[in-house]
Amino acid sequence: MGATKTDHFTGKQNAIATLAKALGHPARVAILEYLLKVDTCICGDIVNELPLAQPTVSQHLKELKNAGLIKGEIEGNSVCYCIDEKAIQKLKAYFGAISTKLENRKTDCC
Amino acid sequence: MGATKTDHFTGKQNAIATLAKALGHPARVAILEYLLKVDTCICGDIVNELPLAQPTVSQHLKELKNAGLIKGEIEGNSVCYCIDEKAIQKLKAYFGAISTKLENRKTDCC
DNA sequence: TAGATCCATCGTAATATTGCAATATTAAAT
DNA sequence: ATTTAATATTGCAATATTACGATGGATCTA
Repeated sequence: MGATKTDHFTGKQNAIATLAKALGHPARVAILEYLLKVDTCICGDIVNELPLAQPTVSQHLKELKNAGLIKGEIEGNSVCYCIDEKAIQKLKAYFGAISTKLENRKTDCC
Repeated sequence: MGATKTDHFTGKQNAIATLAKALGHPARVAILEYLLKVDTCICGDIVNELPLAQPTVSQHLKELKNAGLIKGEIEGNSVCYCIDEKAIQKLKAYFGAISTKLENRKTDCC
């Protein structure tokens, strides 16, 4: 096997899993943080920031894009990538809600 | 290859990636939500809640535990698993901080 | 003590991910 | 039109993940 049984879970569960999976690699976390740092999105030098070869970085960017975490527009010779705020909002809201529920938890057995 | 180059990234980046990776599978998201729902932590019937065989669920639980997202104690015949609030706090704080920075962003090119 | 129940582990097969070299593509610059 | 620069794609090897059947150990119940 090795194939995830996505069809047995709810759409929301799959959505969160997709976002989380995209950030389940330190290189992609680093890319996100770099995009956050540069603020302006003219960023063709992500490769220089990472200890990875250009094709590898390109692949990670693709996965972040597929997951909806970043948006990218072709801008002449280079490419403009930036964080998609909606995805971050989803994650923030999700963990915020869980946290709230945990605080209201009556029992804390472990 | 296939092995992640964790040693080239910061500890914090790896920590977030580890947590995110653990939630990068809908079954594990579902487990988290179930643990949240039952509130009390005597929860030996996660298997019945999921469309997966018992060994598979056990494996997912192990990964959640390794990542620090859940805690578990053997309690007689069944096992008591519950969410580790600290991990959720980390995720909440992380995405909250990113969100704040995004809101203060001057440029929004994409 | 003898089942019954619950959970973890082992072994294994199928598939996915990670990483890079080589190559292709694209658009600006000369 | 050619070169140059930046990013994408392809192909491949190494490794990781996902899933489950079979098995085993621990504990509860009768």
